[in-house]
Amino acid sequence: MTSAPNLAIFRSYASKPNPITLPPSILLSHSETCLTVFDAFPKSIFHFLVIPRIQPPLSARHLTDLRSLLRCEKSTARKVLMNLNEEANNVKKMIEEEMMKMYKFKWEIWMGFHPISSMEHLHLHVLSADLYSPKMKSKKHYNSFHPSLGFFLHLKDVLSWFDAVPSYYQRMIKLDASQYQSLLKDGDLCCWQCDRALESMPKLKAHLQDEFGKLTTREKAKSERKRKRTDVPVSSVQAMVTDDERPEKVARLTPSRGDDSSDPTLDVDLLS
Amino acid sequence: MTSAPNLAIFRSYASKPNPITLPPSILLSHSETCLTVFDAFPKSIFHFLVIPRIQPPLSARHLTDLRSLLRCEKSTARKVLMNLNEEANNVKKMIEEEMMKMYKFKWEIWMGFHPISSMEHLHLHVLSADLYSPKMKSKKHYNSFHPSLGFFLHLKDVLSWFDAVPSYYQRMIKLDASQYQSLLKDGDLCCWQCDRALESMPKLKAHLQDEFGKLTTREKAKSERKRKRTDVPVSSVQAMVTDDERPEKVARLTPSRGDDSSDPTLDVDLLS
DNA sequence: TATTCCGATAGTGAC
DNA sequence: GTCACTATCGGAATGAG
Repeated sequence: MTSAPNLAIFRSYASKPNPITLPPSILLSHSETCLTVFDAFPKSIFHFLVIPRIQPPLSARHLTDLRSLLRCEKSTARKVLMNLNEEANNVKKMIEEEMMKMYKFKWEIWMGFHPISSMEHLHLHVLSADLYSPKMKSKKHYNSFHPSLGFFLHLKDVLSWFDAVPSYYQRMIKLDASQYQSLLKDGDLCCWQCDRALESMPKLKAHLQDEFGKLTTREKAKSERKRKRTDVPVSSVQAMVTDDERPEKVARLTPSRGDDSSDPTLDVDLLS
Repeated sequence: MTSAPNLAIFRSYASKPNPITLPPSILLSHSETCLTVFDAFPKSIFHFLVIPRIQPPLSARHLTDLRSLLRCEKSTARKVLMNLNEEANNVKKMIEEEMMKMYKFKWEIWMGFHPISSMEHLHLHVLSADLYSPKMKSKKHYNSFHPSLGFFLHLKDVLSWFDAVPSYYQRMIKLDASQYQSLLKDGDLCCWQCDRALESMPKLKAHLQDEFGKLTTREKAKSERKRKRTDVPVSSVQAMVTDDERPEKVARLTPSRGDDSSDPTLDVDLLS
């Protein structure tokens, strides 16, 4: 049984007068102007979508996607992006707190848009920099989040267009679909960290798992050195906490387990 | 573990001074000039390969495939084909006897060549006109045996080239590979009996099973009418024979069971 | 046009 | 560039005296 896709589901969220009516399994947080939902198919360990609420002076059609927003009056568009940025920064802080609770270290977080989307309402991706997830299945998935391929448009870059000369602004907001599409299909599968080309998705996923494993090893060594310097031992009680005993709150920001279970484990035990 | 392909295995059979050294699971019969083996991957209920033995004046390279044979001196080539034809007619009789034992009726038998082959020795396909087999898996398989698509070259047609005007003979024996290749890939999946196009191999296979079921139904009705006319009842003893009790000889010409078992059953019970 | 295995690719259906 | 399912297509390996 597959759940029915609803390409306008974000629009229905964005039009809710009271976002809190959304279940906590969908809604993470909201502000006057935005709401943040869990990505139903997270492509990283942490993956959220920040969505602009439908409010005057903008209607749903202005917020269909990034291109439609960027065709609005410039200061209006910028205001929407700034609101998304503010909410995304709050989400970033929540993720970083959770990273510390779950993994004992933080790593980078990306914020950005897809220039083309099947979902019919603008959404800003906020995701941890790992691309390590059971839901990462296709080349299209991967390349759409690769941080330097060109398809993933970092929010700070989009905002920088507004401060550039008008001709540059005009050129960038075109967002020609065909050029972006070719990025997803024609590009190789290159590790976003070491730039090595992988021959297939299974090999890429194994490599990403390996890279994340190395990250945890590095960070563990780093905190070990710090512990020795400061002579403050890690609490042995906290270190012994198991999955079963861990408070519910701890895993609240990470994907629920259970499906795609044959994929590589996303396990905190990589730390130990 | 996959069995090792040996693209020259037929050549090794063809060079044996005494074919009877081949195990009965491989060799069906032989003559002075030919031998007949079971097709290891039968694409019909009955499927054999008649192979010319390597004998003077021809060497292995003359018998690599149909094209190399047809580049030999014309009367020599014709002689090889006539020898294959004679052996194939004997095989046809054996199949028809087995059809009567197993199915209580006979159906058409095709004899023909593939203009392109991976196996490195000429082989004449002799197979029952059903294309109903668990080993029939791909479009390429199917179209290579479709009796009117053009890839399957009926022996009688090839022999007819020899009696045509020389210009026609010269044109036909070219056997241009690229043209024949496109037949397999570009053609639709059309039922060879009713010419209906099927959308996929699974649907084609279901249709072929249905067609064979209808054939058995027709033939059963026909023999029933005949029984009434002649008033000679079918032996109830023979009608009650089960798979377990059936003498070994009965199933000797049909594929062994056991692999590809999830495919549609090839069962005599279609008759009952 | 040997098979089989693996993986990428293409089309569809979902309400 | 929604997912998930089915099927097709495409390359590479296969063996080993």
